[in-house]
Amino acid sequence: MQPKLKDIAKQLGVSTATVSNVLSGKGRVSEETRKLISEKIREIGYRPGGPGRALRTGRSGVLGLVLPDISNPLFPAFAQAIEAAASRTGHGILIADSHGDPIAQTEALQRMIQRGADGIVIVPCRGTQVSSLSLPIAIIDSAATPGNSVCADHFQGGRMAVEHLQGLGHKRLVLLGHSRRSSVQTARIAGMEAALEPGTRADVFWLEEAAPDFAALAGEGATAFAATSDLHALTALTRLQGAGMSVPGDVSVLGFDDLSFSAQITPGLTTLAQNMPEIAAAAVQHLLLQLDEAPLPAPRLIPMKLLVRGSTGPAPNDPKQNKTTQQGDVTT
Amino acid sequence: MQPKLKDIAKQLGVSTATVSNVLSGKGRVSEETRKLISEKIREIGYRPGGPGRALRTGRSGVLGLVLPDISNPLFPAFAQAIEAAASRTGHGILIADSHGDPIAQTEALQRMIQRGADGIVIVPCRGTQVSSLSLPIAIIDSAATPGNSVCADHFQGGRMAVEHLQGLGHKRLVLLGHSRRSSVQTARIAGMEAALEPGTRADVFWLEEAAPDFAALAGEGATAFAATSDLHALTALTRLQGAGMSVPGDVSVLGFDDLSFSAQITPGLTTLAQNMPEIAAAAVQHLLLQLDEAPLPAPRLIPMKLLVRGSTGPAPNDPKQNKTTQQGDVTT
DNA sequence: CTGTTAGCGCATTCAC
DNA sequence: GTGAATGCGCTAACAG
Repeated sequence: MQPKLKDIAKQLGVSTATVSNVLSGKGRVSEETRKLISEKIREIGYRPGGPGRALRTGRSGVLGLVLPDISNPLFPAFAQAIEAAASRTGHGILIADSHGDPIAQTEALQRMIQRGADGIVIVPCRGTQVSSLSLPIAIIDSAATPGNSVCADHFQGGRMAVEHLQGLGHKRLVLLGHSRRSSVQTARIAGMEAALEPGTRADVFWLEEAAPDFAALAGEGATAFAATSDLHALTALTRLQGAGMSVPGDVSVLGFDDLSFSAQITPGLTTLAQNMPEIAAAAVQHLLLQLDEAPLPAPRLIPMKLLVRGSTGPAPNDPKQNKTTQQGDVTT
Repeated sequence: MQPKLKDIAKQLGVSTATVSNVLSGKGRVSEETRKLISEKIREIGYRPGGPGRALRTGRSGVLGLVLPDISNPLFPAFAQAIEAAASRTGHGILIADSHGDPIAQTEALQRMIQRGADGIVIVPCRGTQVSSLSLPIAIIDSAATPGNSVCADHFQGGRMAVEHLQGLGHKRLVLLGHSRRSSVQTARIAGMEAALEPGTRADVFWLEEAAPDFAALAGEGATAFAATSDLHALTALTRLQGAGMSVPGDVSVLGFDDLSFSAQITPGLTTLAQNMPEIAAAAVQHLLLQLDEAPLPAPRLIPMKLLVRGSTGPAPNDPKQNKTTQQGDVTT
């Protein structure tokens, strides 16, 4: 049995209210008894129990995190960042997986409310409109999503990707997305296309619909592949390497999200990384501000960051270029 | 304001006890009023609030999950499996990251207790002995860890890895671990070594201590690389491919854990996968049994599964072998 | 400055 | 078969 507030009070001959005051630092307590009580608290390692406190104050100190796919390789970095941001303010994180199913998502939200979550961070399923609830919500999706609270600037990330490639002299690009139903991926591709200079050609493939033959594309003159995810960039890279092409000698490859393996492979994968700590911090702050009845903060767009590694290099047969591959990461 | 039990009772002119009885299905309630009440409950979408229930029953319906590194690429599959297993019994999951720090780990455990977790699944930090607590605990580490509740059979996985390679005619192996302080990795390497037949040579490298030149090793006669993680297998594979070697033509590569990218690359990575759903289910069941005051279940060892993909093939210059690479996954 | 009291939402006695 | 009363652990008002 964990010690209760009452136990402390009884052992010291004071009232539970006084002990509670010491814990919260709110009421007025003499320095003397304060010392005495805090001493005792440390001694027996007392911690105020969550449920009792939650019932009384209406705050559980727990935030919900609802995701469409926990097994997404981007999830670890994201969950870690959210957990860290929440920990910093003394909050716990309750997770749920909606498996991309809007019904499961609604159910998950209800369960978080039921469990007493103080607020919910949600990465919505594709095409889902999160109806407003009776507690603070932070939506992380893409800038185009109505009600979006925070997200990486996927469009600008796409621009930077193509600018980087064009800066290296590439004029024939292949843009790789997985699903055009993903608002994040369409934003990235749109950004890529927006950065296209006259004279640069770019072909878009949605892998969900049709898988192109990467080596054949390279054979037809494409010199750079830009994927909306490192996962697909890796698929392209290994396939090209396996077909005997040199990366980045013959062809450059670029991805998004700086997944766990991206720095581990040879050559290292040039990628556009989301600033997870900042996104997470913004999402949590978004929630806490709402809890304090502050006005709803404006949506935030967090810039993406280009991590130049070894997988991108000068386009072959481009006399203007003489850049060399750098050692390690170079950030822009 | 969410509807309360009292609201329902008042609107229907019954007592809160009756409503509660309907919810739990425990007390005796006439079929008539039961219909009436459950109708009302559905109508206004009432859900019993967690904190109140937790306070009264001592059960929160929430399980804690404490991990040494949320950003580990194995985490998504693991978290998803735990979440699914917990959901199946109506439980929520509270996550915490100990960042490999024993002090943070203890702190995380205390916070879960404080928050009212009914039990905790923990993957301990290296070398940490989890002291027994006042609530159910399930430890997932390696069979050698005292108090271990469930884990994959890493040793057997290691055996299978080497047996698979030897079966393909490989006689010069390179075994790759990251850290010898990891009990999981040492178990896998030990299993690999235990399966060595006379005449097979295997060199072990711990990448944390010294990074070998993979291509040079292959040049000296090694024909197969077995890593304790797909991440390091991928490092080896891309480096070998980049050096112009053919996988699996010249050299085979094998990993562990079937990470997200393993099936996506070319060639697909042959790997030993943990049965996450079963491990997760066992861990959760371990907790629930303890909650029911059942005797502590015996530790469980879950077998690992060999997923044969394209990265392993017959050893070169081995006339006895004539196996061909299979299409897709072949499980053993 | 400190103690007493009441009640957060719910499940469980025990009378009726 | 149903309702009134009680208390889980805690904090916020209010008395003292």
